[in-house]
Amino acid sequence: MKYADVAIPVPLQDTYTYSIPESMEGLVKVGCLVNVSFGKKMTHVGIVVRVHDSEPQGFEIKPIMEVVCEGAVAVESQMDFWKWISLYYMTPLGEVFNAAVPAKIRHEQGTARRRRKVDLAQEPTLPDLQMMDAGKLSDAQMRAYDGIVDAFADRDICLLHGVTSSGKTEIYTHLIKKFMAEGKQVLYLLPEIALTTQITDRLSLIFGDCMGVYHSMFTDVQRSNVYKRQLSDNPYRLILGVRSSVFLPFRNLGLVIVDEEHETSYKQQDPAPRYHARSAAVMLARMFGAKTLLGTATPSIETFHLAATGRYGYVRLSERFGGVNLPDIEVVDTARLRFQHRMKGAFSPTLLEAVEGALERGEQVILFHNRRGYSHLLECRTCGWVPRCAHCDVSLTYHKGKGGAGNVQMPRLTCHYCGRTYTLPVECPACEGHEFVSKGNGTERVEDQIAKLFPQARVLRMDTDTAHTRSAYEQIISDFSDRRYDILVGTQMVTKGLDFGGVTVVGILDADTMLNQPDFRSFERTFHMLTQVSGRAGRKDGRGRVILQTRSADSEIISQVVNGDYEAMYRQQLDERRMFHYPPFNRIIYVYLKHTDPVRLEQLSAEMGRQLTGAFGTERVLGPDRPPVSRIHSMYIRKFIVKVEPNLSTALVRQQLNAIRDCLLSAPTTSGLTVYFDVDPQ
DNA sequence: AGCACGCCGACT
DNA sequence: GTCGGCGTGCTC
Repeated sequence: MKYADVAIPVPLQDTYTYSIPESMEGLVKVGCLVNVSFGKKMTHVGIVVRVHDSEPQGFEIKPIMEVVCEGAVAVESQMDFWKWISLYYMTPLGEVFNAAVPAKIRHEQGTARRRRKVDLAQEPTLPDLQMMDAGKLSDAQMRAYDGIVDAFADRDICLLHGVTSSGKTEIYTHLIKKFMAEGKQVLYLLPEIALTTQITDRLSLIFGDCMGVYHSMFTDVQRSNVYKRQLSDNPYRLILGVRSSVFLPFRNLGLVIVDEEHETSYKQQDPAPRYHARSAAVMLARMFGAKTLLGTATPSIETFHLAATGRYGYVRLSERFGGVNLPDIEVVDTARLRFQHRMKGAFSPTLLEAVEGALERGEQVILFHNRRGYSHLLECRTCGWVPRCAHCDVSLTYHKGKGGAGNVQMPRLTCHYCGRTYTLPVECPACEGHEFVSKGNGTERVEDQIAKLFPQARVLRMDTDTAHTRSAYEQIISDFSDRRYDILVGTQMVTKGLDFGGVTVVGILDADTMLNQPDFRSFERTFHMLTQVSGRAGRKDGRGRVILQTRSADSEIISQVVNGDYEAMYRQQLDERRMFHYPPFNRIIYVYLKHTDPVRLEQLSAEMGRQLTGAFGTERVLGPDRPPVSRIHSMYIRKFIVKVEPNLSTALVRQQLNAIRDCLLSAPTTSGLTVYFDVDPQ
C-alpha cells in the first residue's frame, strides 16, 4: 500500500496522511492536487507533499478521493521553498500552499482536467537581446553596474545603496538583460504600492512578451494565468511582482532584485504565512544558486549591517541621475508656533509661504500627512467623551467624507482596525451634550484647509479612501503628473517611489505620529519615510524645498534626516539595538494570544509567560503586554516579545515554542484561545 | 478555520 | 412539544 502526505489549507499542524487507491497509483505524485475528505467536510483540495509506503499508526486512514488534475501544480524546488517558509515562519504548510497558489488553480482545475495544450506550450518567444534597448546609463550608473557585477563574483547578495532619483531602475534593467542573455530567469520584486503601470509600461517596452506582471490587485484569473505560464515549457523570463511572487514556479532563476528593500510592506502581517519577502527572496535565490540584489536609498538596519560586516557586497550610488539636486530640508518647530498661536490649522507660516511661492511659479506641491479621515477623533465639547469602536480598543476616526473623484460618501465614524462604520452621535451618552469638536488632523481636513487658504489652487487627495482601487490610484497619479492639479495631499502613499517632475515643495505636516510609535523600529521607520518623501522634491534647476513640521524639532533623528546622514542614523540605531538585544543582534519572535474573554486571556497569558521565561529566561522575554490596539474584532490580544540569543539554534527555538503552544492549548480550560507566532516582525 | 454535536430560551 | 442559540472538540 502506498501513502501520500497531503497539505490542506487549514490552520492546523503539519500534513495529513491518506492512502492511495490502486486505481490512482502512478497518478499521485509530489505537487499534485488531490481531493480528500477532512473532518466532517467531504471535499478539500490539498497538495501532495510526499509519497511513501510506511503505514501510519494510531488513526483511521482515509483514501484519496480523486486526483484533481494530471501533472503537478508545483515544481520540486518550489515545494522545498514552501517547506522552508512553513518551517521558518512557523506556519502550517497547507497555509503556505493557500497563499502560494491562486484560487482558480486550487479549485477549478478539476473541471479543466484535460488541459488544453495550446494554453501552455506556445512557441518559445525568446527575446532578441540585441534589440532590447535598456536606455540612456550615466558614468555613475555604469560604475555602479560594474560594482555589482564585481561583487557578484564572490558574493551571492549585494546591496545597491543609491540616493533617491539616482536611476536604480536603469541599472536593474541592464542586469536583467545580462542574466537573460545567460538564459536565466529573473524575479524583480517591488512593494505593492510601487508596482504601477508607470513602471510596468516602461519595462514592457524593453522586455515585451518575456515579462510577466504579478500583482495582488490583479484578478485571480490574471494571476492564475501568470502562474500557469511559469509552470509551462515557455515561462516568462522576467517576473515583475509583489511579495507573493516569491511563491511562483521558477525553472532556472538566476537573479532576484528586491527594490526598496527597506519597505516594511514586504513583511506579511495577517493572515499567515507571516513571511518577509526580502528574507524569503534571499533564501529562494540561495536554493537556485542565484544572485540577489537589494536596492534602496535608505537601507534597513539589518541589511546595512550585513553589508557593513562584509557578508553582502555593497555598491553606493550617491549621484542623482541627470544632475537632480537633493532638496533643502527646513525644520519647523510646531510646538513653539502653536504656543505663539502662529499656526493656521495644520500649517506653519513657513509652509504656507513655500506653497504660495510654488503656486505663483506654476509649480506643484505635495503635502504629506500620515493619517486619513477628517479628524483623528470626535470629542464631546462639555465632558470630553470620545466615541470608540464597540469591537476594537480604539477611538473612531471622523470622516467628513465628501470624498475624492467619484467617491461621494456621507459623514461617518470609522474604525481603522476592523473597518466598521458608525453614524455620527447626535447626543453624548455621558452628559447628553449636543456639541462635538473634532480633534487632530486627517488628510480630509488638510485638503479642506488648504483649499480654503488657496482657493485658486486645484487640490487632489490620495489615501486609501480615494485610491481604494488600482485604477483610482493610477488615475490620481496620472492626473497629478499631467499637472491637472497643483497640490497633492496624501498619506504614505505619496512617498513611495513616485517621480513628479513638477513638484518643488514637499510639506511634511506632522513627523511626530510615526516617531512616537512604541516599538524598536520607529526611529528607523521615521528616517526611511521622511527621507523618501523628501526625495519627491527633486529639481534639475535649483533646489526643491522640504518643510518638515514637528513638535520634536531637536530630536536627533530629525537632524539625521535633514543632513541626509544615513550612517549617523545607522550607528545610533545599531548601538541601541545592541544594548537592548534587538535585531540584527538577537532574533525577535512575537507570541500572540487572542481570546474573547479578557479574564480568561489574562490567566492564560500569565501561564504562557511562566512557560516562556522558563524556556528563554526572564531577561529575554517581555510581556504579556497589551499591544497599542489591544482588542480587534472583539478579540482581546496579549503579546510577548521573545529575544532569541544569536547562539541558539533556531530549529531548537521553534521546537520549544511549538511545544509550549501545544502544551498550553492541550490544557482543558483553553478553548477559544488562539496562539500564533510572528517571526522577524516588522 | 469549519463543522457538528449538544444542551437551554421563544415560537407553532 | 420543537427550532435554533453558540460553547467545545475534532479533524489523517
